[in-house]
Amino acid sequence: MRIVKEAEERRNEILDAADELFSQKGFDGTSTNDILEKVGIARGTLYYHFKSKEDIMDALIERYNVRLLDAAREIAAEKSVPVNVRILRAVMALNMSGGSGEEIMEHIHKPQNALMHQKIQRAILNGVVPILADLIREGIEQGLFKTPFPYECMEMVVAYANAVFDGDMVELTDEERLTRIQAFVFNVERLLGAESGSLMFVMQMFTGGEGDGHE
Amino acid sequence: MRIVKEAEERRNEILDAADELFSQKGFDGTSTNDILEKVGIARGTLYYHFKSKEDIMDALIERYNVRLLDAAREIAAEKSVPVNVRILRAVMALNMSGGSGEEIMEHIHKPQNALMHQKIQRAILNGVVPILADLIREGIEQGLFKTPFPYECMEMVVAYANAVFDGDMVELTDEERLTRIQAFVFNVERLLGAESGSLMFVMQMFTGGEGDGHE
DNA sequence: TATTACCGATAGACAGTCGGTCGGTAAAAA
DNA sequence: TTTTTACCGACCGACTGTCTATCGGTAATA
Repeated sequence: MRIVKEAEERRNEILDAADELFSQKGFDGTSTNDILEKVGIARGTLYYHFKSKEDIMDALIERYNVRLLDAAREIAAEKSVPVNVRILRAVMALNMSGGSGEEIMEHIHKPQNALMHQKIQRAILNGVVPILADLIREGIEQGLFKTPFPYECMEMVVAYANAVFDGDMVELTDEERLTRIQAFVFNVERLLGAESGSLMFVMQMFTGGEGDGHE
Repeated sequence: MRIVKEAEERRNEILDAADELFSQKGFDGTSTNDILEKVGIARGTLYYHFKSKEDIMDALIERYNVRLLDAAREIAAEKSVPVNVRILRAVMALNMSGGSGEEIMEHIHKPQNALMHQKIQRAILNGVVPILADLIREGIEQGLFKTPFPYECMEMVVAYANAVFDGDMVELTDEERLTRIQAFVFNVERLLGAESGSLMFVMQMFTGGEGDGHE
């Protein structure tokens, strides 16, 4: 009944289990015993690898954020793609969970996981906004946008997207949602000082297919 | 050792105690025992008046939201005051805690109280935005603003204010904060289609005194 | 090669705390 | 008196985090 593994492997096992459990039942709703059983380890083992239950959550968030920011950076660096498309993709990567093909975000937007949610959002706000702001500056050089506050603009956009495009949207009809998105695009254009309608191509994302699959 | 009071009085005693404790130590950090001791009642009494610990939080939030929204509505109704000033005051009433002279909000913005924070923000977003949107429409009629999406504009503004002007700002220098606010005002002007500089009077609030004391 | 000493990883019993319940009781109202 | 309202505090199960003991591999030593 004694299975020894390398520390990192165990750590990841625990994180994977916790990820799934927190997703299903929330942080508070998941007991450490749940995690123990799922991984098949004893109490001591868990607390050998993590100093507390919250420590597990923090590690989970860290892991998630790294993936998310890496994805965003990668998108931003693809210089062959037009700036506005890159911006769109980078923003999309926040709500849908990046190219990795995981569905972590879904779970996080539940009243239960408020703290996790908050921690992630802070990290996103501080991590993604600079990336986006750089893209905006690129757009400004190209004459696409015109604003003295690229950073603060994106901060606003991301904060809004975080607050509203999470869970709250679910209980809207398709039509209402469409209006919401139209208004969003319109407002972003104004914020960026973009030509009216120049970002409307974004709408395709929501009406038509799910992007183009390339990466 | 047995003190009998009217239900509502006890309820409020409990809420007041919980308010203070949650503020200091957060929701999870506060045990029901803490509350019992502070109020000076027995376990059973607490659960006679509230069905759970979270029920206490919800009641607390409800109480807070009512005050906040009432304050906002009152401000908005003061037709003798120019629209843009009313808007400003209504927004201010969100972060500073309205005219009532209480300091609830201060506490709420702590990593601990994530859930409470979240619940309040949702309520604010759904409650205050319509009030503000009406003010914007009034401003549109007067030719101050020009936007097809008054509601969504304010939604964005409030969401941003909630996300960024909470706690995050604390660790900034005065100068950085000023830039932040300048950018904010600038962006709001753009969103509302207001004349450039027409909302800059807001800056006085942050540089100069704390408003005019009238109500 | 055989022995010793050490260390990372694991186990599980255990203590302490916490949220919530329950049966009973005092006081007020009817 | 009877009924209702408010209150009490012992009690329960569940949970998190701690502590000590131990297993198995590995490197130094004989």
